[in-house]
Amino acid sequence: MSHTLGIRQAQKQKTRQALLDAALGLLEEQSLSSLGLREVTRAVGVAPTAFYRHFRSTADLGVELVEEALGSLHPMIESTVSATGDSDDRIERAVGLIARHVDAYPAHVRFIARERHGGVQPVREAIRRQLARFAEEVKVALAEHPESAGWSEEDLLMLAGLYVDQMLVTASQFLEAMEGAAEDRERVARLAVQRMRLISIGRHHWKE
Amino acid sequence: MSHTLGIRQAQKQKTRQALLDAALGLLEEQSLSSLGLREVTRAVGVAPTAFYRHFRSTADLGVELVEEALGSLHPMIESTVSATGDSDDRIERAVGLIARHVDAYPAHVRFIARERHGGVQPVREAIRRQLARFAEEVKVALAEHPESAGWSEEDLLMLAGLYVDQMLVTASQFLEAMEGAAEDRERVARLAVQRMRLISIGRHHWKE
DNA sequence: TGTACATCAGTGAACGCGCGTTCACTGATGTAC
DNA sequence: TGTACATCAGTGAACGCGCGTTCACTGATGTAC
Repeated sequence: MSHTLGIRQAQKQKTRQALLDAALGLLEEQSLSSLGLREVTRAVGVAPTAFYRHFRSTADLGVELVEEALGSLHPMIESTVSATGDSDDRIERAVGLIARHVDAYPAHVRFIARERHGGVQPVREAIRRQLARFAEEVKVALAEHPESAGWSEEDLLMLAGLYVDQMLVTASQFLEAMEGAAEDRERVARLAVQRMRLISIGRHHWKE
Repeated sequence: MSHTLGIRQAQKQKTRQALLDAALGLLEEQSLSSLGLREVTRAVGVAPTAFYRHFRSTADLGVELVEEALGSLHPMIESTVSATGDSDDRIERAVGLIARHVDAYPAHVRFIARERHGGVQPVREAIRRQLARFAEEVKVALAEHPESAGWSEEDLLMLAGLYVDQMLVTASQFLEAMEGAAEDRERVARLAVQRMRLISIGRHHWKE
């Protein structure tokens, strides 16, 4: 039962998305806690009051941005961890995937890095929830690996969390490299691979 | 040649420190990019214009806070890494030290976690510089360990960076635990120790 | 298909408020003799 | 030690400006008959 949105609904969605996009753009240079509602509507070209037809506040908009930025990543992450091949193959592929994701969605990545510990509690909470889901999913995928024989659930979750945090660190390093900081792209990729390799070696000798 | 500050200089320092302290307090609930100069002076009880006698802007004040928060940590970090005892001893001691530091200076820790990827470029840069110094110092300390035989400078720096990032992750998890989030203190400590152990195991089998 | 009414996304004026910055100032502290 | 002048941390009034929020509104879209 495919359902076409009415003209009114479609236009509303379009404005809503324009507000989200404009906010994301403005957040490249500031934090959510200083983002003004009028800034956002000005960037879109609608009246300030139009904002309230879509969001209660900029914090509310921020929570929606979290869903947009992280909600769609679950399939990608799971497929990476459960991919076939040996450890080194998987690591190379994972780092490549992170690099491509940062290239494709730099503003989303920056937003998550910035607001993970930012000044807006509901947004921090939304990010924490999504990252906990990631860790849980990685844990389940790791449990499938033969190397995980004998691992407790707790240790698997510990390792999964380490991977998720490492993924975020790597993503934000790629971002810094894009901004023309000291580190270049290739160096970041090499470093990330080495870190993951070291963790992977620790994993293989954990149950000795 | 011990030099006592004049009354005027001493009073100026006192006001300056009061401004830094007030700002740090206000930053528990917001980001630096939304911190107002008038908020800070109001909290201290001086006229808004007094602010300019000490700082050019809130960004400038932020950079000073970075020095206050991280500048004094160098001796502590170095002594932890170069401490005697086996790996597990050192790990337990390091995690304990982090826990105590977060207890003693929660606002400083929160500030660094928040502004590391925050919306104020000079502050991000100041934090990046201090963390790079930490990594360099940890590298030098690690090089002294007998386990580091055969390690390249690059690999040592990779490992040092991994430790520094892990230190920050652990500190911010302790902070979340203090805020009464899902995780409790003990669980965070246990998890941090396990992560460090896994990394340490990876380290011992790196050159095989 | 056409008509009459309901809905509701976006408008625009208005409000009170706190912001950052300027400026000339004051009066305690510092210094030269 | 006392006096005359210099310094300068902190003051307080004033400014123009953009903020979030309220309200009654408009007119295109949706719906019932």
